[in-house]
Amino acid sequence: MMGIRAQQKEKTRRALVDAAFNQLNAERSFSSLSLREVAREAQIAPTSFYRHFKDMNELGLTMVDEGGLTLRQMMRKGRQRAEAGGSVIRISVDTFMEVLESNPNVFRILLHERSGTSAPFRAAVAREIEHFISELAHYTEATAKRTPDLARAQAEALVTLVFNAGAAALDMKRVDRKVLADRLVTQLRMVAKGSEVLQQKMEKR
Amino acid sequence: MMGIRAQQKEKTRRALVDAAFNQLNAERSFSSLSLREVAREAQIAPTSFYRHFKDMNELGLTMVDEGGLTLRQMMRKGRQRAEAGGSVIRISVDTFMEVLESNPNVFRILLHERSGTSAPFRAAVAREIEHFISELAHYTEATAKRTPDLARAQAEALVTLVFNAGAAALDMKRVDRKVLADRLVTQLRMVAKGSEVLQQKMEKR
DNA sequence: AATTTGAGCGTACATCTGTACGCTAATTTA
DNA sequence: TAAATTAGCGTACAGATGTACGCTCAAATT
Repeated sequence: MMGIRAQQKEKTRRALVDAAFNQLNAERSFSSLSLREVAREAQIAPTSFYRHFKDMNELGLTMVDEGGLTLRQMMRKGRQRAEAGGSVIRISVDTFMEVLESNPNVFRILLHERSGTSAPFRAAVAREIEHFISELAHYTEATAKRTPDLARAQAEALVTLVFNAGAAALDMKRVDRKVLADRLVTQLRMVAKGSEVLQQKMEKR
Repeated sequence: MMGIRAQQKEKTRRALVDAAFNQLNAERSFSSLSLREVAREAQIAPTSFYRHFKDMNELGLTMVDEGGLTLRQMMRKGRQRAEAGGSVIRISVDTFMEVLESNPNVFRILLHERSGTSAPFRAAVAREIEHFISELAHYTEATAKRTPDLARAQAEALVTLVFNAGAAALDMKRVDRKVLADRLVTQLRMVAKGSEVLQQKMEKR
């Protein structure tokens, strides 16, 4: 059990993380946040920040980790739905868009820092996305009987297209997002079909 | 002809733009540059900056425009090479990688600000990339007889994959870039092949 | 009950930022 | 040649930033 002191500390830490997430939007990236701004929003003195994080970088990495958690929960959700049958691609895209819509700021930090200027950040995000890719590659290799190489290339392409669409969807209205999702489905089908054809060609020799 | 005064002014303006480009690297994005830093690098007083640009934003948009120019030159180069025959996909990827290698900072600002926090920047980059997409879509529609919708989806997917790979390639060693380029070619072929199959399916009905 | 610990605060400071203002000196215009 | 224009500079200032330091006082430990 947690002492009342540790409890309070945890509460403040959460306030900091939440404050940072809340300040993110289309015009504001994590790297543009200052320590003082975050502390202000969390209602603590700037210097108290250091009781919880060594610097802003450490806060950011914590946030990326939380983002990774969200991604993994998303995968689980998608798998569950897919088991009930139907188009795996369609179900995956819909699940992705739903999760994106209810956690926009989690995706903001992931999508932005993926190509950001901090190497540790990029590495952290890459690690989280790598889960996605390798899991998908493994799945394709097993069910669609692909070469490991081809399965990997295919998985990477799919994930690239999905995340790219996600970034675009973040600041769209519902209607436009619908159009985007449909087009994304088409594109994913292209990759899946094309990969199948390439695999068959390889087998012929 | 340009008076000696206008000439000097143009020279200083170039110094500013070049200074800004030179300060970009994997760890430094345009939005993290300060007006004073750029002026310092260009060897002029901070306040003289205003004789050339209203603010840093205006400088940035100028840089994006130059990036667009580079992109269009790249397209021309690619087309010329493709006319000589060979795999269009392979030639395009190779051209892209060459241009990327010799203009890393031009791509840095395009690739970074594409998903940056400034709406005008995003719009400017999107406009430049749109050239690419629509030209490609038009080409595919004509030569491969695709539905406009399908051609558009296909072109978008191709461009997404190429630019994404470009971002990843920016800070890679030559060897890794080679692996990346090969995989990219595979992925583009998947999209092209898959699109063909989807088109045929549509025609059957 | 006495002592130690530590989360949060306030003050303070050096550093950096953008930019307002007025000057100079060279070029351009009249 | 005289007058007007203007690129570039230096000074100056208000605001913001990260963080060092030492205090308080409630909770935890002894």
